[in-house]
Amino acid sequence: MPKVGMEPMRRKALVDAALRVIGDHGSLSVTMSEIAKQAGVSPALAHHYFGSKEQLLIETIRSLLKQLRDDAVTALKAARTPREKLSAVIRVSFHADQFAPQTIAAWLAFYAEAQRSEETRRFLVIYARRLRSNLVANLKPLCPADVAEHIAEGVAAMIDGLYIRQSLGSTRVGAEASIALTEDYVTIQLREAAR
Amino acid sequence: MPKVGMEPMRRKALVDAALRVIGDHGSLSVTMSEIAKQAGVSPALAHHYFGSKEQLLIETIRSLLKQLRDDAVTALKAARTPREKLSAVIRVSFHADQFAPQTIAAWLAFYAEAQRSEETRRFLVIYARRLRSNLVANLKPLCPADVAEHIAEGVAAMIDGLYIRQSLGSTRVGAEASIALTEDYVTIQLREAAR
DNA sequence: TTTTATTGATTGATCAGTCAATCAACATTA
DNA sequence: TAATGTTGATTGACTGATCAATCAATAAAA
Repeated sequence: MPKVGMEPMRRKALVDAALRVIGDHGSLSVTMSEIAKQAGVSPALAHHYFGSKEQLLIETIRSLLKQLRDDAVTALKAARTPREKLSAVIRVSFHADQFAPQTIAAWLAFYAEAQRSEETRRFLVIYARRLRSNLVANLKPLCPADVAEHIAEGVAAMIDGLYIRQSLGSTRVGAEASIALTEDYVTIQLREAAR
Repeated sequence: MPKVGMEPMRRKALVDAALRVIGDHGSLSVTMSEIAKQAGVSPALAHHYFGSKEQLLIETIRSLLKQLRDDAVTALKAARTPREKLSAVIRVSFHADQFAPQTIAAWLAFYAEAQRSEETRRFLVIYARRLRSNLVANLKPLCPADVAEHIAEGVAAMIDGLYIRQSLGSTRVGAEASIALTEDYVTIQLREAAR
């Protein structure tokens, strides 16, 4: 055979290329040709390994999600107290990689795609649940359970909102300001709950 | 068949049809045929009046934005105090029409499109600015100017975030809860600022 | 008759997906 | 060692479908 064991490398290269092309293009309306070209292989090979464009896109979002989860796990492990862990969750969301214009554009494209693709929606729902669960778990030691759920919804909405506003590129709210805004929300809500 | 003076009616019918099709489809990847069919005319007529698909889509988002502005103007006129006006702005954002799954899907599609289309981005930036400006103007009588800007960013982010989360359909946060969450944010932030 | 509205038919471009053919490493065999 | 068969990797060329856009033709109103 030729260079045996190419498959894992090619798959990774194609998924990475897809992410880059989608981010640049700002849309899932990208061609297999573009992706393959970016990965340095023929379009036919992309089909050979992934079967269909949809499958390649699914793998791409899966990889995006995995990256985010890995970052979160690492950050959570480094934090000690619940309050520190909350800050860690927030910081991960606005971490440079995640907050890069290309990455934000890709997320946005996937949100739009979720309107049509059941599988894409499943992945995004998983992300939403995980974020919520991380927040609630670390809020519960600091306030009553129902308040924790309330704050968690607010924080999650604020994070997603800062993301989408960033995608327009019209706001002066950068990563640091976004973190500050979210932290501030948590702090004040917790203070209020402690009364 | 042709009665003279059809143009304004056809244009409106086509724009409305486009909005409906985009909302249903959850994407701007809709065909002129679909839109024309929905409007009860031939695809050729859509081209006759709008010149291109892009132009029709531009008119469509313009109409969506106009609806939102008109609602906001009406609601603001009915409110007396700054605090009431803030509530009015929030309520308009989550008003039934705006919060309908189809409408949310359409907004999301336009946000994605803004990554590529300069003109679409312009429209969305106008919306973002108007929301921010409405908020800041009515916050300033209630707190220092810099705090007003800070709170406005937070509120705007929360509104957009609640929107995008709604688009996934996975959350139990409905319109009422969304309004409550946002109102709560304003109230607590203002209380904090008053200390 | 002239102007406006409207459409069916057509075109040209774009793409996802298919397929038969080629290539290069390895194993086997003589 | 050298020839040969085997198989995964890879591609160019092709197909079928889709769609935006065009245009010539028709119908009605002015």
